[in-house]
Order: sequence, then structure tokens, then C-alpha cells
Amino acid sequence: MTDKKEKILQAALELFATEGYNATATSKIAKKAGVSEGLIFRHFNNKKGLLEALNNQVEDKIKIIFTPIFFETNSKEIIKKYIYLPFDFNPEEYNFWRLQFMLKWQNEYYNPDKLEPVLDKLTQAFLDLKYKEPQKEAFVLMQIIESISIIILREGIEVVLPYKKFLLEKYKV
Amino acid sequence: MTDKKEKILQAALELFATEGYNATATSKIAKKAGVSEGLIFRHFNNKKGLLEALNNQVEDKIKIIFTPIFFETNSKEIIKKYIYLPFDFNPEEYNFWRLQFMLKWQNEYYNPDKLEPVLDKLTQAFLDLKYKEPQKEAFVLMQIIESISIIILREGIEVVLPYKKFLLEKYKV
DNA sequence: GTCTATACGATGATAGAC
DNA sequence: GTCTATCATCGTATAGAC
Repeated sequence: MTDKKEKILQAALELFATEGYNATATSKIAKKAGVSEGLIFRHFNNKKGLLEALNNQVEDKIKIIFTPIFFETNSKEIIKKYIYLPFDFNPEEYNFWRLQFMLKWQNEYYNPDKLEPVLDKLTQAFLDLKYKEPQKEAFVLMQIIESISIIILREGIEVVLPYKKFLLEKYKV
Repeated sequence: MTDKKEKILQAALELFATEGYNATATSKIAKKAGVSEGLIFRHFNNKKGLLEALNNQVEDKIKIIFTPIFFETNSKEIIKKYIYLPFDFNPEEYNFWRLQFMLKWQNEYYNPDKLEPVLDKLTQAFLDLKYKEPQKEAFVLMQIIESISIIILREGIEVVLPYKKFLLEKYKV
């Protein structure tokens, strides 16, 4: 990966994540990256190719972030670690997650199956903890954590910080 | 409100809600509405004016949908009615709600205060029902219901239908 | 109120030089 | 790999006729 190619990806990530994909002109990306506009098309064919390259990076990050949960065997720890997730986002990576949620909002890139292994893992944990409807509990918890993630990305972590303790207590983990 | 003006609003709503605001060209709206492109600007000044007109309609609908909850005095009924909300969306109005959630996603139009009265009402209900942290309970329930709303709008009601019963039982209402 | 015609800047993309 | 120059098209918006 050349230096300029990375600069383009970096600039595109920031602009896509904050202004939106359609609202971001390739000329703007080139300017921000300190690169000629033509170079974008050399490296990524077209604007969509640039988005896809970023999307792949995001998917890699998602895999990484969930790894510790998949290796956990203690049920309470699984739920605990899952609740911790959004509160442990690295601010430097906020734009990655912003892009992730933006893409989710655009039908084309939305893939519900992506999170199914997580749902399974949480379901197993709730089952082990004798919850009556483990699969539904897992699903609802995922919705809560996703909501909180979005709030953090949009408004910062302060607003929702108290919910970390609240959720840990609510689920007794 | 003239016939053509309404046709424009209708076409714009459908396109904005499905394709997105930026991705929708005024020419496309005009074509769908069976109207000249210039007429859009006569009636709404510019593209943004068109969005604002739709946004006002959405806000009116929001007020209407929450009215029965505000008039309810029985705490269990308040929570029950709130949980029912997304499951009672009229499919013909899906695009209204889609637009609402899309606008929420675009910083400019997002107003967190809009739902504060709802939060208050739910908080009172949870307080009355002796929940330890009524305000946080209310907030979390709102996140759950919002998530479910979004899923319904994106994938249809079937996927989340079982959660109606699940939530009613979870909150014992 | 509505339409046609059109201005005109912005945008995605290509060609060719270095 | 990278840049400059250039292009065709699109998108918003306006003017003027009816």
C-alpha cells in the first residue's frame, strides 16, 4: 500500500463518515488527501470502488473487536464483555464505526447475517444463565448495545456513560 | 394545497425515504410526480425547502402518534401502549417514518429534545411501578422500541413480531 | 399555477505526459 | 505511480411564456 493510496482512503473515510457518501465529491477527497483527483480512479476504478475498499477495512475491524468474546467461555463474562464494547471504542476509530452504521442504513451494503455469530454466542450465554427466552434476550441486548453505539458516535460517550453500570447491574454480570 | 403540489410532496417522500435525500435528483421527483421540474422550485424555492415541507408533515404525525400515550394515566397502560407503537405502524405511512429515521441520521435535522416528553412520561410510569432507576429504564426501553421500529421499516414486521409478546411479558404489562 | 427552455457550476471519469 | 488537462453529463435553479 503506497503512501498516497492510504492518504486517499483516510480522507475518504473521514468525509464519507461525516458528510455521507453521496454528498462527498471525489474532488473533495483528492483535495483533502493532497492528491490529484485522477489518482483516485487509478487506484480504485471509481467512487464506489473506494467505498468498497473502506467497507472491507471495516469488516476486518468488526472481526477483531468480537474476537475476545468468541474466545470467552464464561457466560457472565461473555455478556459483560459485550456490554463493554461500545464504551471501549477508540476515539481515533470512531469514523470506522460511523461508516459501518452509515452503510447499514443504505440497503445495498446491509447484511444482517454478519452479526449472527454474535447472536448465537449471546444466546448460548443467556441459555446457560437460565433465561426463559435466551434468543430473544440476546436480540434485545444487541439492539440496546447498537443504539448506545450510535449515540456514542453521534454525541460522544458522556451522555451514555451511566448506562454501562446500569446494564451490567440489570443483567447481573 | 393544489393537486400538483401534493403530487410533488408524495413523489419526493417516496424517493427521499428509499433512495436518500442527496441521491434523489429534482428531475427524478418531477418525473415521478408527472410535473415539470420548474414547478418544484416555484412551490418550494429549492430542494431543501421540499425536504423541510416533508419534515413538518412528519413532525405532525409524530405528535399524533404519541397523543394517546400522553393522555393515559395508568402506568402499565402507558408502557403497554408505547411498546405497541411500532407494531401498529400503518404500512401506507412507512415512508413517513423512514424519512424520520433517515433525517435523524443526518445531523442537521436531528433534535434529541423532540422525544424528551416521551422519556418523561415513561420515566414517571417506571417510577410509579417502583423500578429502581426509572429514568434509565425509560431510556433503554426507548432504544429498544426505536431499534424495532427501524427493523420493521427496513425488513418488514414479520421478523420482529414475536418481540411484541416478549416485551410485554418482560415489562409485565 | 404550470410548462419549456436554458444557464451554469459541480461531478465522475478519461487520456496522455512524466 | 502520479499529475495536468479535459470532457460529458448531471443537477440545481432561473426566466419567461401561457
